[in-house]
Amino acid sequence: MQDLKGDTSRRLLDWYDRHHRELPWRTNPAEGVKGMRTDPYRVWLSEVMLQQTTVQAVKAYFDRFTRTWPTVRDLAAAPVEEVMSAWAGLGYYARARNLKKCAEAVASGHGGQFPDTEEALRALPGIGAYTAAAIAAIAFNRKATVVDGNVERVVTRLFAIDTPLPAAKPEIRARTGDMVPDDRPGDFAQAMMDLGATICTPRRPACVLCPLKEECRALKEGDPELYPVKAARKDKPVRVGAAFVAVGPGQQVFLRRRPESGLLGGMTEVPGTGWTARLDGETGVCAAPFAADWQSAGTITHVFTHFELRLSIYRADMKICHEADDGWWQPVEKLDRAALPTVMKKAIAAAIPDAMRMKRKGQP
DNA sequence: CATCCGTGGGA
DNA sequence: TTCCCAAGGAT
Repeated sequence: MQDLKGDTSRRLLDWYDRHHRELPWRTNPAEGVKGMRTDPYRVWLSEVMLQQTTVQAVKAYFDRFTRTWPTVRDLAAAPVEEVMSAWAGLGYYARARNLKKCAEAVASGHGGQFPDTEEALRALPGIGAYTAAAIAAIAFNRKATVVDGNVERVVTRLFAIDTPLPAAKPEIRARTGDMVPDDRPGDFAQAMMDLGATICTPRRPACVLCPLKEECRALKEGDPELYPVKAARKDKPVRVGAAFVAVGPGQQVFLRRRPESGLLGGMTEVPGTGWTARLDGETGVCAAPFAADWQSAGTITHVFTHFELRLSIYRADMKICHEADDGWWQPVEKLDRAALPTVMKKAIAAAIPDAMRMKRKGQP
C-alpha cells in the first residue's frame, strides 16, 4: 500500500535537504547542545522579525540585535528605548514592544529559557498561533502544525482549495496537519516555507522545479496562480496633517515620544497635528508646538498599511532651545539613536536635507 | 470575524 | 504607476 501523504512529505524533505536557503537564524553560534541545532532565542527573534516582513529586510536587523543582545537575558535587561531605536524602520512597532515584554517574561518567569511547548509559548507577548508552532517545531522539534502565508499558498494549490481566505484557514490547517511527519517536523515546516518563498511563489510559480508537481491539483487544473482565493481588499483613504521641525542652535531638533499604544506607539516623532481625512481649522502653522518663524518645507507622502498620509512640513530656526516637559532636543548627528519611524525620518529629511542623508536599505 | 498596525521591493 | 505583498498578533 502506498502512503501518499507520507510520500509527499518525504519528497518535500528531500528537496529541502538539497535546496534549503542559508539563513542567519538557521545557524547556532553556540553549537554543541545535544538535539538542538538552533538557539530558541534566535528562532524566536527571527520569527517575530519575519512577521509580515521580508527576509531581505530582516537580515540586517537580526544581525544587529544578536550582536547587541546575544541572549534573551541581555535583551530583557536592555533599556526599552534602545530596543525601540534598534527596531526603528522595520515597522509594526507593537512587535518591538512585545519583544521586550516577552524577553522579560522569559528571563524572569522561565529562568531565561524559552518554554518548549506550543501552549506555553502561545501565552507569551507577541507570540500567536503561528509563531508558537514555529518555535516549537524549529527550536524543539515538536510535531506542531505551522501555517503561515507560504503554507497557505502551497496547501491551497496542492489541494485546489478554492474557499476564500480567511474562511479557508481551518481546512488549510487540517490538511497541513495531516502532512506533518513524525521525525522532522521542524525541517518540514521550514521546507514548506522555503518552497513557498522560492518555488510556489504568489506570481509565476516555478512549477517545473517543484518537488510536489506530480500531486499538485492546482497545477493539474492549469493555473496555480488562481490560488489562494482572497477577498477583494478595500482602497486606502488619504489623511493629511502637518509636522513641525524646530532646529535649535548647533543643529538640534525638537522631538517627543508618541503614546504607548496605537499607530507608531512608543516611537519618537516631531510635533505635529493629528492626521485626519480632511484639513480642519487646526491644520497649518497655527497648530505649531510653539511660536516661531515657521517656513514651509514642502510635503511628504507616506503610505501606511491602511491609509496614505500627506504631511505638510514646516521648519523654524530657533535662537534658543526652549525647555519643554513633553519633549527634548536631539542633536542631528545623534538622530540615529532616536526611535524614529521612517515617516518621521522623511519629515526631518524634508526640513533639513543634509541632516540625515537617507540611509539605504540594510543599514539600521 | 473585522480592523488596526509599517515598510520597502518587485512585477 | 499602481498594485501586491512578506515566516501575523492583538483587540
